[in-house]
Amino acid sequence: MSLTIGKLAKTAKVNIETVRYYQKQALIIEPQKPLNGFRHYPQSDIDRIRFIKRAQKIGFSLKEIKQLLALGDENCHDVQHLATEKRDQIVEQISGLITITKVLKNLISNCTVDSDSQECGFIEALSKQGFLDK
Amino acid sequence: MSLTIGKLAKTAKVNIETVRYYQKQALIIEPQKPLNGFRHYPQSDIDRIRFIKRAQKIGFSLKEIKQLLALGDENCHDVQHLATEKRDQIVEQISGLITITKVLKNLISNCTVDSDSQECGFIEALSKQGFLDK
DNA sequence: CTTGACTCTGTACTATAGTACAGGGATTAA
DNA sequence: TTAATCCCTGTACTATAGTACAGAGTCAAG
Repeated sequence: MSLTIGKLAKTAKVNIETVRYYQKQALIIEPQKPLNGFRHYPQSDIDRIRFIKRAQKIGFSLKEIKQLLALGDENCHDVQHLATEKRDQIVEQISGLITITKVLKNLISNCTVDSDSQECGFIEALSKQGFLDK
Repeated sequence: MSLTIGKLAKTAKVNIETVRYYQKQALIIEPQKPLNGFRHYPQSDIDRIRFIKRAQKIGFSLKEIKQLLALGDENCHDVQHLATEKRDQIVEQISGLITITKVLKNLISNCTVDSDSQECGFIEALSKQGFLDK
């Protein structure tokens, strides 16, 4: 049994436009159009779209997801490589963000300390070059 | 003393196009064009651009930076509000990313465990709905 | 006075992940 | 049969933060 694009979209809980977009990005294969008719999508495309959505949730871009899909489940080593790379990338992102929260905390403290003065310590501090510049 | 756009850009270490872009976004004020001539930028625009660049580094978008600039250093309370909001936002972002690393770690472990089988545990796990779906 | 370097305006393009239409054609239910 | 609903293609638009370039004008040095 196959689906029209509308049913596929509804079942997979994405917009029709998203399905079309995924087609254009070659994330799902565009079925042949029966002459003067509507395309039929295999049931498996539901899972494929769900896979894409899950992979996005754990940080993969569509480009990366395309790679994962191309590897499939018979290239575990390469998949693992992509996954650990992604994990490392996110770990790095986290440490960058932690640095930022520290800087923000610091700057905010300037703010409260000088709340009796006319100036805003946060703005003042950001206006001078510090360890933020390199 | 004032600067041409090229000197401003060079001193502030951004592209000329970036200066123009900031003008269009009303982050810096476009000076009046002397009839049939080149615009002159005040020295203070150097600091303004540097301020923008620093604020970006601690996570503010240009839209938010515009607000900060509008508040200036005489509205410490509002500035502090924006800053703590941003800090909270980043803290939340971090916790989201930490969740992601945990999920990734988990999925990757599926991978190595089943390395003797034909299938990739990572892909298999991502193909089934789990706590990622809601 | 001419050449090269600079500036001007305006438009289009980059990446990412879609969304929103317009203007048709096909299908389906009453 | 006719209206409602779906599908088709293609283009343009959203947000973010710029970059690139064309074609024209201007300025400064030799």
